[in-house]
Amino acid sequence: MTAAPSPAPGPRDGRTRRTGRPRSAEADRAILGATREALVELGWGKLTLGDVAARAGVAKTTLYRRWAGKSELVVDAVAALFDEHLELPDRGSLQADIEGVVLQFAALLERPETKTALMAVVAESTRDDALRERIRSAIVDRQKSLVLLGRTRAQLRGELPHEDDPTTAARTADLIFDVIAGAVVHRTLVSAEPVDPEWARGFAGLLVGGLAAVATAGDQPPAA
Amino acid sequence: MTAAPSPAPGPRDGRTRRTGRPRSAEADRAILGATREALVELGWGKLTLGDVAARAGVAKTTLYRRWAGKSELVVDAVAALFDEHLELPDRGSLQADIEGVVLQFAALLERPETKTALMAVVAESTRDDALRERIRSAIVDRQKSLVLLGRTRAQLRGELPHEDDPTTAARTADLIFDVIAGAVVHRTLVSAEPVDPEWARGFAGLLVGGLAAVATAGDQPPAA
DNA sequence: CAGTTACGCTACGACCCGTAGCGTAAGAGC
DNA sequence: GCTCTTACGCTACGGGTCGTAGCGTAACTG
Repeated sequence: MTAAPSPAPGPRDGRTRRTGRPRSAEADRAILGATREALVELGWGKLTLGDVAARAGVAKTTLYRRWAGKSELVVDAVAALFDEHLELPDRGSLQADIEGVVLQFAALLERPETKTALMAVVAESTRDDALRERIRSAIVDRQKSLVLLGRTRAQLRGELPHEDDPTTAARTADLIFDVIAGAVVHRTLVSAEPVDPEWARGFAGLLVGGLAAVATAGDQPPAA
Repeated sequence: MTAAPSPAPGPRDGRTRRTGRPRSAEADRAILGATREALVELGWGKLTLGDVAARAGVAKTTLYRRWAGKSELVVDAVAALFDEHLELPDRGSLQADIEGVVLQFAALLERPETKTALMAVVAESTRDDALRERIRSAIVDRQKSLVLLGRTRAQLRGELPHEDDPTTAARTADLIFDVIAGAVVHRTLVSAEPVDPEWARGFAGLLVGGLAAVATAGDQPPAA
């Protein structure tokens, strides 16, 4: 919860309600927690809103008053995890920073909640623009900000040149983001292999130095 | 259908049946076609097996006799598309080969059938090992073979060094595969931006030359 | 011909969905 | 205190999908 005080769930309209009974903030926490718990036990496919409501100790109707459906609820539930566990400590070099963010993102993806939920909501979002926008603002943009931060640091260190044209700069940032996030996701969910420090090192080396640098060897330091 | 004569659907046991009424091959084609059609119109979430059966003109029970569930059916339905539309024409250079395979894979992912289905079955496979194995053999391995072929060609051209240790060679191949497939998937499904030739060129350049090479400029021709 | 397997069809209980209706609880404004 | 407004819990409901069972029929084998 690093952003606005009540960013995630229910209130659709911009203005805060001034009158009437306020929504229970504790119910929010209970529902989102119950959603994560149900994701772990049942997975995306068998998770039902009735079950979540029962776990959270609230009525099923309360759930439907705050979220439009399963997808929206799950997005908010896992977004909280990304909020809490994503940061970019300065490790001193571009390669080390990449390795760090890769391992951090991988640790999130290894969780059973996110593992089963993330791809499911993305799949759903291919036919639902509002859902895609929700995923973007709640999850994707926060990941992307790490890429931007990492590039700025690398430029300050002199590891990367400054890019004058903001259009191409944004384009390369998007490219790098898709490569990093995509590779970690694919490794974890499709190949179903662990993203361990060794893999992270190989990947960061590939990203920094290119194919030839990786294929040549794993010991000689890359001279950019 | 480049592989075995009847690879995809129902027969669970290795031996072919010798007696009794044979399964209708036309029913297979009708069902898989109806599945793709339903994916386009309804998407993964609202696709029901009853609907597919009705479209295909078969009884619902016939569907359940051949496939264990929605996921397995959809995997086979989209796998046929991968079978038909994935190949690696020799374009003369490593970079061009990468661009080619990226554009080809992207064209598959742009289809509404695959777009909505692929991530959904991957999400499901996180809690179902048999399903993951089915996806691997029916889809993933065929993509990966393109990576292996591309590397071999690049080595013959002298663009990439030979790797003596088969273990590390396999490891780098897996790495490259996750990077390529992951980036294209992420770009298409998460960022929801098109994989056009321009993006493919930038991505291939990043992969071959590394980050510095891409950030430097986008106009000077890459000299491998 | 008999034997075996696939198919179409119907019917079924179980489950989940999303909503409506109602009485009650919790604050805001006077 | 009072009323107004909104949220909550609860029950109940029609509609839909699931996955299976049962049965008679179709197709192919030996």
